[in-house]
Amino acid sequence: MTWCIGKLIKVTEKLQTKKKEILRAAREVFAENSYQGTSIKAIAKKAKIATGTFYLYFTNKDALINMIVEEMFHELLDYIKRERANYTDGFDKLQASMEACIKLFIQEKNMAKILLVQVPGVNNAFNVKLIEIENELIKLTKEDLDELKSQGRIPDEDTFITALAFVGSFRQVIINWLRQGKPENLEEVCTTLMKYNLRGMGKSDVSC
Amino acid sequence: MTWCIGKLIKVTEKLQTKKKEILRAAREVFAENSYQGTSIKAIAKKAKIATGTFYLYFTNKDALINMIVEEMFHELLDYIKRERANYTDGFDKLQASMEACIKLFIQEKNMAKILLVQVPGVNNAFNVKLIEIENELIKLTKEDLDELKSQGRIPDEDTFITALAFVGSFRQVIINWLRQGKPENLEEVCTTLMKYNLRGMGKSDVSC
DNA sequence: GAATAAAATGAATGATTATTCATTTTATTC
DNA sequence: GAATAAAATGAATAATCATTCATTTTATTC
Repeated sequence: MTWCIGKLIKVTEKLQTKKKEILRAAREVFAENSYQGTSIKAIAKKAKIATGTFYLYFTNKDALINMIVEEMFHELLDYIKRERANYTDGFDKLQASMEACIKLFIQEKNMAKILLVQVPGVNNAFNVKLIEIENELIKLTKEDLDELKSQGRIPDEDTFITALAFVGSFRQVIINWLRQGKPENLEEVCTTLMKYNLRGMGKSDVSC
Repeated sequence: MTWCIGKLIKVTEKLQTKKKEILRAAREVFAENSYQGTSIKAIAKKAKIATGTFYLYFTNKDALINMIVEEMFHELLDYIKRERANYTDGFDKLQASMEACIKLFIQEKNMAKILLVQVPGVNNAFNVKLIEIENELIKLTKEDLDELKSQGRIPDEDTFITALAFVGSFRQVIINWLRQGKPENLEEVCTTLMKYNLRGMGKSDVSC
């Protein structure tokens, strides 16, 4: 066999494509069933491969879920950070973060289901990863709040608690939307929710 | 055997006592492990009975978890309703609800862990029950908000969303406390959190 | 198009664990 | 304190799935 870099790249590309296909299928199955309720057989079926083939691409089930959560971690945070980058004002950054989050969750409902509904009850490595994502989001929020506080635009209160309250209020609305389809139009209520939180953190600007 | 009502009562009491003991043990095990991670063997060990004995008191694992969630459902909501009953003012009722919730969760940390961390990821009947509890709490909150709105004490906004935001902010803080031990003193931050939410809903009273 | 290598297959394995049941232990009755 | 009934036991059963591996299929090379 002649050594051929072009071919090698093609082969690994093909492998990657198949791996991605498995990941895509797994996300779908996992979004509808819990971790334990998701069988490799079901994932393989959805990906149109044999169960054994799965193990050519992933060492085991845990590695798969780990990769799914990790991927989502980056998709979500990268998107949020990209959207935030368009603003410098603290309030604007907060708003951009949440709008990005909601926009992505509407677009990728499976991601929302996995991150907010399915993974949280599994008590192992993924939960640690999940907590990492949430902490990162809370950290971003807290940074904005600290900035606003130092500018004297919000009252002097524990910004960590405020950040938790802010994130928590959105999370609850999103979870309700996922589980019960209410509110029907998630994007629409975003305004009400944002107003609630801006008042909550004590926005004292005379803007608008 | 002579028929003897006193004895009969004693026997059923003993049965109930044992059932309660199993429930108590199960709560402990379940709070530390996920639903799937909780084995009947482990529960039996903690309750100091043989695994087979478990099935004399519960038809199966699902029935047990169901009963645990149901029990907690009533413990929590009864307590909240009792505390609320001491107040007539909408804001006071809201505050009493949340203070009751937090007080109970501090006192019975296992309950909080099971209701907020362990059960949510299990996708079956318990989740339906769990959603019921949450809906009930949100309904109570919404009622208070509607009352306040009709009195012109908060601005005219979607009270359902406001109720979700209110409950969600507390939930997030409690979950963070359970998972990461921060904030250390949950009761203390309750004030900050309550202030946040009162501002959020647009409390326009000039009380204090 | 034969020979070789790479991928894919899915039945078999093995580990786990809920549930059962034949047996033993404990309690009750006379 | 027999005789009987009620409770408790834990090894055996059965079902579920993640994982493996001998075999087959497909692709690649000359």
